[in-house]
Amino acid sequence: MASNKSVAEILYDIAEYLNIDGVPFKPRAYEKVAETIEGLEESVSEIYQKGGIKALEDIPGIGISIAEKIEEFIKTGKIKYYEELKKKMPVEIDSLRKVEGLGPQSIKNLYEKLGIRTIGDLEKAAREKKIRTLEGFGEKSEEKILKSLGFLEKSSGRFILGFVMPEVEGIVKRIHDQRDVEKAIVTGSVRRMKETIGDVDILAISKNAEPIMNYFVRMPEVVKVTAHGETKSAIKLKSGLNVDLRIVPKGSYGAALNYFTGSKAHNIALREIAIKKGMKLNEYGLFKVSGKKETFVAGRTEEELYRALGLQYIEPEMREDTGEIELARENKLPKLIGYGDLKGDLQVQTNWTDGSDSIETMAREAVKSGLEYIVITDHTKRLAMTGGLDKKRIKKQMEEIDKVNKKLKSEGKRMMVLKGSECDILKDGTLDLPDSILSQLDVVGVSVHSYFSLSREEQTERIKRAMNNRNVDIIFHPTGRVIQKREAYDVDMDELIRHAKRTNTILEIDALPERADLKDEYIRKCVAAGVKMSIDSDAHTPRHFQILRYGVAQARRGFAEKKDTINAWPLAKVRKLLKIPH
DNA sequence: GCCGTTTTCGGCCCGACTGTTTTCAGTCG
Repeated sequence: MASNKSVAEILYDIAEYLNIDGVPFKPRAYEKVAETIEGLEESVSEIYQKGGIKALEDIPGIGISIAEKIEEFIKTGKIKYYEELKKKMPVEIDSLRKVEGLGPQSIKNLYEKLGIRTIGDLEKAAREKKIRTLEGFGEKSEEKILKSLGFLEKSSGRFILGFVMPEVEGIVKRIHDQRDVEKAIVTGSVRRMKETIGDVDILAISKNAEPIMNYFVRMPEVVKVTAHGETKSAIKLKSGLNVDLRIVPKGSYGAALNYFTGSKAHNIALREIAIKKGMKLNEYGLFKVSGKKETFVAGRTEEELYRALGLQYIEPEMREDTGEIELARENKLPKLIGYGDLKGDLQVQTNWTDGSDSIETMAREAVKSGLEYIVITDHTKRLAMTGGLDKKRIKKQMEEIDKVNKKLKSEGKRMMVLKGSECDILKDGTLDLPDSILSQLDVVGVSVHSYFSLSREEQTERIKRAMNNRNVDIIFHPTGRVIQKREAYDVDMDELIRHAKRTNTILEIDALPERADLKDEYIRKCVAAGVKMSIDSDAHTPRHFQILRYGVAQARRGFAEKKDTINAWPLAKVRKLLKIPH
């Protein structure tokens, strides 16, 4: 079956060939579809199997022509149109286009003049100093190519947001602390809190840009400066991160913030709205255009900008052009759950299994993070490597929890520790602890830690069977994916969401940055279906409470409100839903 | 090639930086 990635790749390649050919507009059409498919959680192959070519055409950006090409690719693994383009320009487009600084025109030029078809050809020509002989190229462009090739080998592509956030925040703070900097803020995909980010965009307000730019490109961790100007500079860091810094005057702050935050698709949609209103939108503001005259309309703040466009203010996490603009126009945007809204954490491990600290320590640290209740959910015996709890030990743990609660209460601490489990779902959908034990727990979370490669039907049935157990409250990390490490297991999420509704089961949003499971797309489906979710840290150490914000971000990208996420509720209300014994 | 709160035809986002140029094309986001 053709993966979304492979479909996206070939569409990108077609776009690039068309670019080289100098064909107008078509490349953007292919590119847009490639982007859409890349971000799609559902498999295009499946969409096609289920609904045929019509279903493909329902995907925004796909018309009859691209739909037919995707059909051809799914059926035969090939696209004739692509083969023809490749014949005309036989270069390894997919690898060459990844070389930074090398665009379609240069690729064409290099092929026609020097016969360069592969990365290998490119490196050889650069080393033999042949590239500098071409018109439009010089010594510097040759060096740039060699340097880019060097980074290409090492480059790991995208970064997991939670892993690079500390470095990013450190840099923003240092820029902020420079003289004459009125404000510095991270924008781009980091501000949109995407699961993974490709680069970092920082925006600063200052009247005196030059010294700040000089500081920026000379920071000790910089390994390469790709641009160094008055309003824009770009660097690469030791860690591999690419960082852009833009400096604008105060009056354009809102417009610039909006522009650099993106997403690109969201921005384009906004600019189209502006055009329809006889205006122009760029990073300096929204302008009324009449003849050659342009008058400033809005742009000091983002709120002002959206208002002037006739829209509600749209939170950064929603800016993907996946329906938020239409909702904003109709005044129907959800009121997203806020970063300070969580009152509890329903998945916490301790040193009873693979966590690092005691129940008491975790409880005390949770208080510091502003939480009022946590659920202790250590692993169960099947996960032997973690020292998973059996019947006997979990009973002991319950006694310990009672003791901790008593102690905290005597100190007047506002913290309730609840008894729970992260109980393994066994291969057949039965659970790793007997019902006689599960029924004594306040909160039962269950999860898949084995047999990841069952067939879709078996995996779905397995999890559904676990949901059928009346003691089961939550499915932890429902799809099991670990970003950049492990694919999600094959499971029918739509059916699981339906079954969660039927059985009143909660689905978890695991806040661990490398899990971020559920994905935003499924969160939206849960919201639509009325399935409740919980945002959990999956904490294995006290500092993990700090990562809850990535779970909140995930929920926000899924358009979730407080009402959708149960641990934003006070404990009394959660008790009702979970049927916790009082 | 796609799409429709000006359109089923005629549009399609916008500006900064670089390198190689003497005024701009190419690339990027």
